[in-house]
Amino acid sequence: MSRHQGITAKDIALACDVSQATVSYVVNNTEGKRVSEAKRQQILKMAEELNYFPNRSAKSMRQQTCSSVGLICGNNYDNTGFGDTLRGIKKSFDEAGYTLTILSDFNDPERKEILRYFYSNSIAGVIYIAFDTQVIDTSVLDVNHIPYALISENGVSCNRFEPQKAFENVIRDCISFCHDNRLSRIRYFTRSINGRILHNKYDLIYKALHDLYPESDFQRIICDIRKKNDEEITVPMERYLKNHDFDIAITANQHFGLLMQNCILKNGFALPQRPKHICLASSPFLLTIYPQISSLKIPLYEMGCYAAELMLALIHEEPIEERHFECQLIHGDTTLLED
Amino acid sequence: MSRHQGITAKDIALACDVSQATVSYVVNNTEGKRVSEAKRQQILKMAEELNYFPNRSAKSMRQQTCSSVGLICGNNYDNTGFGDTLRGIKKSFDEAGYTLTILSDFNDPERKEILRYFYSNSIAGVIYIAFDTQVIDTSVLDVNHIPYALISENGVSCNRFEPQKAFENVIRDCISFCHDNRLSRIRYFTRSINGRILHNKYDLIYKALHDLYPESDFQRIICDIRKKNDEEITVPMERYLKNHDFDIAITANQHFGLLMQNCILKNGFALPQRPKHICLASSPFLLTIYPQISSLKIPLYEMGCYAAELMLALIHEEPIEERHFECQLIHGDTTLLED
DNA sequence: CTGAAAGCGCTTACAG
DNA sequence: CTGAAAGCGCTTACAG
Repeated sequence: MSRHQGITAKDIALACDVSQATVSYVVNNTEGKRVSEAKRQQILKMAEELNYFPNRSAKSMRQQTCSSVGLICGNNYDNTGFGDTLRGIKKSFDEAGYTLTILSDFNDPERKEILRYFYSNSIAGVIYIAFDTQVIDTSVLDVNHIPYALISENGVSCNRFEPQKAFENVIRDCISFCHDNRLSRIRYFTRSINGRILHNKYDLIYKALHDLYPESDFQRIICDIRKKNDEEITVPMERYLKNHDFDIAITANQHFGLLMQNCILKNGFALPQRPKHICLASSPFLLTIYPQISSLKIPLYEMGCYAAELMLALIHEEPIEERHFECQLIHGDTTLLED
Repeated sequence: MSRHQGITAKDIALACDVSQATVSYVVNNTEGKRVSEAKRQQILKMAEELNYFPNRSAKSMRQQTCSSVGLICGNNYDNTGFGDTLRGIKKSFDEAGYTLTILSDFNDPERKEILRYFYSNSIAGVIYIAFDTQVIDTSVLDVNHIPYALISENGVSCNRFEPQKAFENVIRDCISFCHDNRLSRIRYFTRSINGRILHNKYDLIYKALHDLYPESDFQRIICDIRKKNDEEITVPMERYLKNHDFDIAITANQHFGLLMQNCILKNGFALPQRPKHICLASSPFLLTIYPQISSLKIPLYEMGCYAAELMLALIHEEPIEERHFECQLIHGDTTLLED
C-alpha cells in the first residue's frame, strides 16, 4: 500500500495559529460557525498553497458514511454507448461529492465482491449497466439491503418500482413499421447461452405482434453460444438466409446486428436491401457504417444522470421520483423501402 | 452520505470473548501472531456469519495508506477494446487488493480533480487509457509526484522509461505491405482539433516511409474538427475521393476508418476494393463488419495487466520491469489484392 | 467567535 | 499466546 505523508488539518492549524476545529469549519464552510473573515482567508489561502484536502478516510470514518458507489458493467464495455451512460453517472456523482468504483463483471454469481465492498464500507450501493436485457439476479442485494439501480433499454429501475417500458414501446414502433409496410415475414435472431434462452425481448416482441400485427408470420431463430465464437452465430444465420425467404430480420443486439448485416451483404450488395433489418441495440457504430443499420436510440446520458440521482436518493433514504425514458427507432439504410 | 451501521471488530471480539487485537490478527492472518486454532476457527466463523469485513477507511487511516488508483479514459469508452484493457487492470488490482476509481475525462486541463483525489488520499496514482495517440500533459503529475501509467498503442509507459515502440513497428509493417505490393500512392487521413494537429502518428508514418519506401507518393489529408460533426470528416473525404486517384488510404482511428469505408462503399461496392484501406485502430468492430476493415490488433488485456502492475511498483517504490508489446496488422477485406 | 476533547474502527508496538 | 492502549485525521457536541 502507498505511504505518502500528506498535509493535515493540524498543519494548517499550526501555520495559521488557530485550532484544528476552525480549519475544519472553514474548509467545510460549516453552517452556524462564524469565523472572522481574516482568519478564514488566511486558512483558505494556506490550504490552497499546501494542497490541503481533508483526508477522505478520516472524514468517512468520523461521519460514519460512505461516499462511493460501485459500478458493474456486465460485458457492456464494448457495447452500446457505455461512455455516455458513464458520463451521465459521473456528472451527478461529481456534483454530490460521490465517487465511482469499478467492480468486476458478472462472473461472480454469489456477489462476493459486492458484499466485501459493501460491508467494508467501500461502497454504499451498486449501479448496474446491463443492456441487451441481461438478467440480473438481485436477490443477494435485496437480502443484504444493498441499494442498487439498474440501467437498461427499459430505462432505470430499482427495487422500489416496476421496470419501465421504454423498450417495450420502441418494439411496438418496430412492429408497427413492419405492419404499415406489409413486411409480414418477420424473423427474430437471438441467442441462447449454453442452451439457456433469454426471453425478455422475445416476450415483448411477441406481445407487440399479437397486439399490432396478429396476421404476421413470425419466427424466432436461436443461435446457441458456447465458446463465444462468431461462427456459432454466422453459420446458422447463413444457413437460414440461404434456405428461407423472409421480409425483415430483427436482431437482438449489436453483435448480432453486425453479423447479420455481414451475412446479408455477402449474399450481394444492393440498396434497398432484402431482407430488411432492424437491430435492437443503440450504438453510434451501427449508424456510422455503410449501409447504416436501422437501430435504436436510447437516451443513455440522461439515464446515467438519473440512475446516479436515484442511487443517492436510495442511499439517503430520501423520497424517489420515478422517471420515464423513451427510446427511438432510427431508420438507417437497412429499412429503406422499395419505391 | 450514507449511514449504515456495520459489524465491527469489537462486535466479533465480544461475541468470541477475545480482544479486538486477536480478531485483527486472525482476520488479517497476521504473521508471527499465533492464535489457538479453536479461537481462530470461532472468529472466522463468526466473521463469516455476520458479514464482517474490516472497515476500509479505518484500515487505510491507521496504516497511512491508500489502496485506490484513479482511471482516466479520455474519450476511449466508445473506442477500441476499452473493456479488455479494463479487465486487465482490474485483474491485477484484485489480486493486489487495490480498487479502481473512475475519474473524469480530459476536460480538466489543470488536473484539479486528480489533485483533489490524490491529496485527500482517495487515490494513490493514476492510470490513463489514451489511444489514438492523444497527447497527455503529465506535468502537473510530475510536479506533484503523482505516480501514473499511460496505456496507448505504443504499449505502457511511465515517467521512468521512454515510450515504447509497438506502434512504430506496426506502422512499419503497414508501409512494408504497401511497398511489397506497389501501393505507392498513399494517403493518410487524419484530423486536427480546432486547427491543432496531432503529429504523433504522422511522424511515425513519415519515418517509416523514409526508411522503407522513399519512392512512394505520400500525402496527408487533414480534416479539422470543431463541432464533433461527422460531416466535418466526410465532406473533405468525399471530395478528395472524387477528385483524386490513389492506391491506399490509411486512417488514423476507428471513427475515421468507418467513415472512410462509408465513403468508399458509397462510390460503389466491389471486392477487391479501390482504394485499399488500413485503419490504424484496434477494435473488434472493424473486423466484424463487412467488408472487414484491415486494422490493428493490440494486446489490450495484457497491457492492462502490466499497467496495473507497473502502477503498483511505482506506488510502492519497487523496482520496475520494463515490458514491450507488439501490435499486429490484421488483413481484412480492405487490403484484398487483385489476382 | 474559538478551542479542547471525544471518538469513528482499525492495526501494531508493547507489555504481560 | 493474548490483551490494553495509542494513534491515524477528521468532525462535532460542548464548554468558554
